[in-house]
Amino acid sequence: MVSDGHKPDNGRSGGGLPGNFIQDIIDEDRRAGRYGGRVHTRFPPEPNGYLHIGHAKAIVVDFGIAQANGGLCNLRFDDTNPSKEDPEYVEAIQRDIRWLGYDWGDRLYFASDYFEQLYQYAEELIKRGKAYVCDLSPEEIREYRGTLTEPGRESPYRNRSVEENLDLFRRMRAGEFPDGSRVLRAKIDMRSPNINMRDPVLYRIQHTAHHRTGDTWCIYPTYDFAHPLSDAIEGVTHSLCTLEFEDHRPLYNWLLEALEIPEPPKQIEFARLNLSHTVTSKRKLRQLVEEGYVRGWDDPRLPTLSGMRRRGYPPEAIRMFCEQTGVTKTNSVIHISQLEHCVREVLNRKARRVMAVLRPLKVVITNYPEGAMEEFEVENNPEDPAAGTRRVPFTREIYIERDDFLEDPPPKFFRLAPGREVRLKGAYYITCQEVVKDPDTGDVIELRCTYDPASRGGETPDGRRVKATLHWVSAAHARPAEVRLYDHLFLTEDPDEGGGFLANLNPESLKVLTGCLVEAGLEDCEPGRQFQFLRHGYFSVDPDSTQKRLVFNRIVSLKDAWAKIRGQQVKAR
RNA sequence: UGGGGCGUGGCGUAACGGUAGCGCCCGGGUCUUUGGAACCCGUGGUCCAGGUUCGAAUCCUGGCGCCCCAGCCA
Repeated sequence: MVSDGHKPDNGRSGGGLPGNFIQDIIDEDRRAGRYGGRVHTRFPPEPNGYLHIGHAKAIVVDFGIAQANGGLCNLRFDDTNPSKEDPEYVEAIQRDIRWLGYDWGDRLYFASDYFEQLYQYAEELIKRGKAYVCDLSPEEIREYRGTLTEPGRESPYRNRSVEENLDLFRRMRAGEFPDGSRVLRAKIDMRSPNINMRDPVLYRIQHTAHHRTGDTWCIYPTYDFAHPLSDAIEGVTHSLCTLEFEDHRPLYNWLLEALEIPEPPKQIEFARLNLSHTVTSKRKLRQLVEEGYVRGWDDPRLPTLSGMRRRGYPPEAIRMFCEQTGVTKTNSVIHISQLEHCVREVLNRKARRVMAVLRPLKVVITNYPEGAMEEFEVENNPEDPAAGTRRVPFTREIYIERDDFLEDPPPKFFRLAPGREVRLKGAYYITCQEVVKDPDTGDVIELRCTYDPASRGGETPDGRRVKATLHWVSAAHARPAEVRLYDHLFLTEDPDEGGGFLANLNPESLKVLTGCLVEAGLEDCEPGRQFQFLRHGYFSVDPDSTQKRLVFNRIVSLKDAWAKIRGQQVKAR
């Protein structure tokens, strides 16, 4: 039975991650007394691009597992390929991880900090007869490697003496040879069914300045060589990575064994996170940005952390999402609605409610005194009484949402219609008496309504009920604003289905609404601040926003029961 | 056709030989000064075939399906 502390509900505390197979391995390691009971992980991004939701998952797992076990997680930039990396990303990546809510203390490391130690390890490998300098060209190495079904052939340089290998390797370092002319290879097994074990390249010559080490080096270690040894140098115990590195684990272990590293770190692979309706491949993201399909790396439609930050996603929501989708080895695609649910859950508790009319329709309250003004006390967040109340001005001329009025309402449409009475949130009951239309177009341009003074505050002494409560703004007080409505970037769950991802772009992923009217006071809010626009959804102040020109991003809509009913009605026809 | 992984409701994820549970989505309802939130109810699942066992999602065998690997990328 359950004797080892497994809880039936699997509710382990700590990193917020539910129980998972990695935690099981750690539990077993601790039970066996391995690593002195330590748990030490690392997040190893290559500084060659922006972090996205997939990285967020890795961050949550790497830092979360450490946290859950009272351990530490290092931030290590895996900067072993100077031709692809840029210091610009080093800053951006740190900012994104901090924003997500994780802290690496003073453990900011770079694989490039270890270049000298790594080089010494390489010489040691040569001295042990486990590595050799190979003069084959890149094309020849490929030919000699064999294929998935045929074994490879041994390089003619495979059996050079230790002395010759050492001499050649030192001269590689000294810069005596041109790029691509020679490499250092592990001497393993050219017939291995695992292609990674067919004498993999450990060092290549690249006369390229490195963003941190400058021109100190003209040979650079490969990922396969640098990674296990960097882990070992840092005292990492559990090196968590994604499934595609599973085939590299034998090589990871081979290097650690060949160099007789005591208490070698353990590589454990888990499935990367895939999200529906979006792309996370570096190539595709870059194409979207560079070819102008979106407005930049921080476009709120992108799944980059900078994009989600600009959109207004709370970092807690992203963490919650990564935690609740679990840690497994199963390839899966998570529906974006699950992410959106997390965003709503966090914002419902946190976001102040305000009224904003996105598509204004003027309403004149004919029996309300001209020039009069009164203020109503409205709660800032019914989920959180501590959020307090605010005073909202009411006057004779107000604006309501165009969608909240229908001249000829279908069944189950509860909002305003000719002769119908509704409540204005926090204010009065009004009844629509007259519809004013543009004589040329026939468009409704104004409603003339009467109010019931007895309904002050939103209730009447006779207790009669209305079926709808509408949000509104006072014409004299409201502030104009631009509102950017975002929708899924792709129409299909899988952007790659059919004619390729560009063909599936959602042409309506961004709708810019101008002439919106929001409650006064919002002009004083700093970018990033989140609100619930009553009955619409959650919105944040965009960095483009100024006191004079307010700009809001829709983070996510509220669930819309009427939209659902309307959809069913349309479908039934 | 070599090797490495993975198959549980529509989508995720639990179960550690003993009642297939949870979240999302979906459907219905209660409540509501947000058609929000909350709450209640519901539909629906162990890839297939054998085997072991009192008992199998779980162990074994064999299929089938999907993913990854032939960079001097990570």
